[in-house]
Order: sequence, then C-alpha cells, then structure tokens
Amino acid sequence: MGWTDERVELLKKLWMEGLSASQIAGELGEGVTRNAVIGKVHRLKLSARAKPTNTAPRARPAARSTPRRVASPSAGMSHVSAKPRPTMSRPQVMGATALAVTPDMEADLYVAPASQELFIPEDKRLNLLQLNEHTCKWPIGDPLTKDFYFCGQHSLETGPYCEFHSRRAYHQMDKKKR
DNA sequence: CCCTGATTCGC
DNA sequence: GCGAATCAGG
Repeated sequence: MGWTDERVELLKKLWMEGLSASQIAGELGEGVTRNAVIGKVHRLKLSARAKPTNTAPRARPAARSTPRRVASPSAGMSHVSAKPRPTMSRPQVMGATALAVTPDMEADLYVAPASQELFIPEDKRLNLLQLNEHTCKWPIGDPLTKDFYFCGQHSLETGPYCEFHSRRAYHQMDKKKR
C-alpha cells in the first residue's frame, strides 16, 4: 500500500506525538515496517523531532563501498573461543530500604543469599575437554583449582551459553564502549 | 538479547 | 520515492 495523504498525515501526527517508528508502523497496519516509517519520515524531513536547541552534527559513517547484499552464506566460524568474565563474587547489597526497622523485626529480616547463580549438579559439570558445540561454556569457580567446571547445560543456538548465562553475559558486557 | 532512530542505495 | 539492510547507540 502506498503513502496516501491520509496515511502520511497520520504518520506526521503520530511521529510528532512521540510514538516510536515501530509503534507507528503497527498503527498504520500490517505490511508497514518501522523502516518504512523511518524512511518516509526522513523524506518528509520530519526527523528533527523535539529538538529545540540541538545542533547534533551526527557523525557520518563514511559510505561503505562493500557490497551490501551478501549472497554467500559463509561457512561457520570457530565456536570454541569464548572468554567471558563472569562475576567472581557478588557481595550484592540487597535493597537498602529506608524503612524503619524495630529491633524485634530484625530477627525475621534475614534474607537468604538468593543464590542467583545456577547450581549445577556434580554429574552435570563439565571440564574443558567435555565441552562441545551444544554445551554452555560459562565457567564456574576458580580456574586455578579443581573446584572449577563449566555450566554444561544445553546452550542456545544464538551463543555459547545456556539461556541463563547468555542473558547474563550480554547484559553485562553489552554496551561496553570501545 | 531486546529495542531505538539514521543512513545508504538497489530497486 | 520506497524501504531492506545496515549502522550506531541504549
């Protein structure tokens, strides 16, 4: 479906109201992607949304000369190279609530050290040589002692870790500046 | 991983 | 003009 006057108007309205491109896309109906919305917004020169006194130069990515459409699938790459840095210890101060605590309450206030680390049964633990492409490679324990092993649970297709550790690994090192 | 907008360029 | 793919950031 093309951009009828109506749709363009709705687009302008929603965009100005601060909705995100994907939200607008959803509002305009199926078949409209957020890219389509953004592209249109750009062409309409509506990009500057709520930017009073801002002269953001916005760095240019320097036109890429490399062909975009990748035709060849490219063979798999090495998958046995993961060097994560798991939390070594986690003192983790639990919420320091400012609630008043009467002396007799304190006794009941002990909160179990929510072991947010997975407990892996001994028979599930893996050493380095036992790892394969489907085992979570999240290291646990001190690598210098025998008290060390890998998670070993079934890893996700999207990474070297199981769901639990995958989520953890990302949200931690994610957004790390270069 | 989820998400956001910005940009480029084949169509 | 259109928008998928990509980039850059949160």
